[in-house]
Amino acid sequence: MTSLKDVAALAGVSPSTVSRVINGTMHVSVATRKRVEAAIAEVNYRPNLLAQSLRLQVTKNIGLLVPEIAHPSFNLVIKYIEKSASKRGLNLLICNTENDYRREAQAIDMLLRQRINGIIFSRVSDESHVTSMSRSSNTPMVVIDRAFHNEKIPNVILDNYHAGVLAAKHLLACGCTRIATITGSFKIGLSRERYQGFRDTIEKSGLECDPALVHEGEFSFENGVAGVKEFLTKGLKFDGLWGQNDLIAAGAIATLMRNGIKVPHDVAVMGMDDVQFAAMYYPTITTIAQPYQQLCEKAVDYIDKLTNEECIDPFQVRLKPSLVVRESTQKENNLF
Amino acid sequence: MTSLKDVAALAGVSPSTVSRVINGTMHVSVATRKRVEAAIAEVNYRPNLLAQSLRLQVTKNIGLLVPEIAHPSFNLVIKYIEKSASKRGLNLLICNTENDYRREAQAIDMLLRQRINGIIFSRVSDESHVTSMSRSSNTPMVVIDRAFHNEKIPNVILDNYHAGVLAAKHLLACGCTRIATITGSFKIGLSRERYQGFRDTIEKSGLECDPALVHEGEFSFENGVAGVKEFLTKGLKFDGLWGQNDLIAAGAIATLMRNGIKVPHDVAVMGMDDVQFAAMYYPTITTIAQPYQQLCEKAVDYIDKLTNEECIDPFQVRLKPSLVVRESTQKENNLF
DNA sequence: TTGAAAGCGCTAACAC
DNA sequence: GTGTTAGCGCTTTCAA
Repeated sequence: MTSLKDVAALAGVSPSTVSRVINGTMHVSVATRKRVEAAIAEVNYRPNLLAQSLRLQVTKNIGLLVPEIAHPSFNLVIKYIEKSASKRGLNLLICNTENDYRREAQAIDMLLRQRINGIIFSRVSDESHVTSMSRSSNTPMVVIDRAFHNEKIPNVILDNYHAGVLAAKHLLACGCTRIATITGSFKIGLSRERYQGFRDTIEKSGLECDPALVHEGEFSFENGVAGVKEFLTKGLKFDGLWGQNDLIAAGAIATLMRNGIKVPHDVAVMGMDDVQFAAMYYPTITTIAQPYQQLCEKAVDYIDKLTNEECIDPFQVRLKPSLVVRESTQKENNLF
Repeated sequence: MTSLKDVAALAGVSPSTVSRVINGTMHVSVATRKRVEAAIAEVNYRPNLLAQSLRLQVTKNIGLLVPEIAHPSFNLVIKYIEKSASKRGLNLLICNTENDYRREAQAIDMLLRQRINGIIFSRVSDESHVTSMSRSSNTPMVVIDRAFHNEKIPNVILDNYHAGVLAAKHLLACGCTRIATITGSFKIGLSRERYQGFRDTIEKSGLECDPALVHEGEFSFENGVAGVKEFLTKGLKFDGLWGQNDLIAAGAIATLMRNGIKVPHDVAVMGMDDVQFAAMYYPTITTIAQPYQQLCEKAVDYIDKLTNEECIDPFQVRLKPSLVVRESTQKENNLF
């Protein structure tokens, strides 16, 4: 591959002059500039970013770690991180951790060897682990989507308590009086927070929050199915249901319908995240939207700021979710 | 950041010895090896891949270009390419082209500057364009998901004609006699091929393929909606429908149901791709599955082979799709 | 078995 | 305004 030296030889100038033309770092006389540009075009010269990064001690690459690439919400995270990064001329290296802390460690190590500019963690698997990796390097890091307490690593998260509040308020406004919920694992803080906001709001309204109508499990379609099956098997009645993400909600809706229970006519169901298929389901799914775009934009912004050694303030951003009303909770417009 | 030189100084050996220990390229006496290893551990040394790549003239990174990250099928492509790449110790740089040939050109240029090891194109936007870029470099490239005629760039594609055959056969086997289809743009070869296989099969069975029951558009949910609306507005009757991808099928199902037409009872509907939500829809969607995993594995394998200057054979791989039967075409097990 | 030295392609101080 | 030179961190001959 042609190098800067080749271009210089062709144009009859020194390598530094070519460098100056390319980077516009200093004034170069018009005549030589023309000659250099002609030479560059002639040999189709492409600067070697490896050499440049080595010399400058900076790269234009950032790393993104997600637990699972083909998951509708991480999918959106990837999309928006890429968008924000590319807007700033940064390139994205994607790593799938598969929720395995060993793969996570490997990925971080690889990224640090690449001397990338920053790492964004979506849903870190093991806090102490990332912490120890971060200690041995001063590469900018940001954690999104999960509260993370570390004096070096800022986080951009969602106000999950508020998400629970919004969900409960909406179901109450729909006239529901026996409200069920299917949650993610309570080992994960955000599941607990969502549930807390949800429960507090229902109880504040004067209704009780029946523990039997709470099903804890994973953030998956299958868990939505399992939750509804459990409620039905126990013969429990309910007229509203919140799944802590849209996958759960979809599983719940499908299972209710399969059992002859109509959504929203008999049970109003809502989800959370506002992933793409929420608007494509039948019925379309009412949901608590995460501001993914803002969240990702902020994360990349923080990497940028840390790179330039600007200070991060606030150190933990907590974004607000919002309600998106669709068919699955609109009892008045009965679909069936 | 600590360099090889620092480690060498600490261990009291020369840089070359440290290099030899790390890479295992030559025999090093046990005593010095121990000392070097201790030094490496002590300072938490991480080799600089930038320097190494510059020296060795190879990187361990590959690039993947997709037209849209947050699309259920490209999502699967990203997932499986990452999987195959990471199995081979390769890292993945993702670029979103947004179907814009200018962004595509920019992305290719950036990747070539990074001196990445290979580029995988999913659905190239403009053939001649990629071709010209490829001419000026000898970086391994592979095109997937779209037939591409270039003597330097192999492709891994799907037998789209056969997909159409399978879809038609299945709907015929379901007892459908008036079969509609909603296709992607006929400007794209694969839409035409799918339709051709579909049509040939229907006609071979003795039925006619009514041109009024063909709706051409995009590979989107909205096009599924639009297609069914068109058929219904025209007062056309049909008892089977194939959407050329699962998004179209979902849009069609939702629209039929909204109009009181039951799926699969009144109309059997099927899609294509077998994206994740196909198994989560209500009803679950019968579909023609693309072997994404195989396709991606092959693509990465080809990059690997080209890197090692092995020969590629066959130059164009055409994989077979397969039928996945779910509820949306099972008339006998009426869901409603 | 180990070290010295050159060089991958680039940039930036320093000269002129 | 332009050239010379050193060096980013690594590997690899070549010598010892």
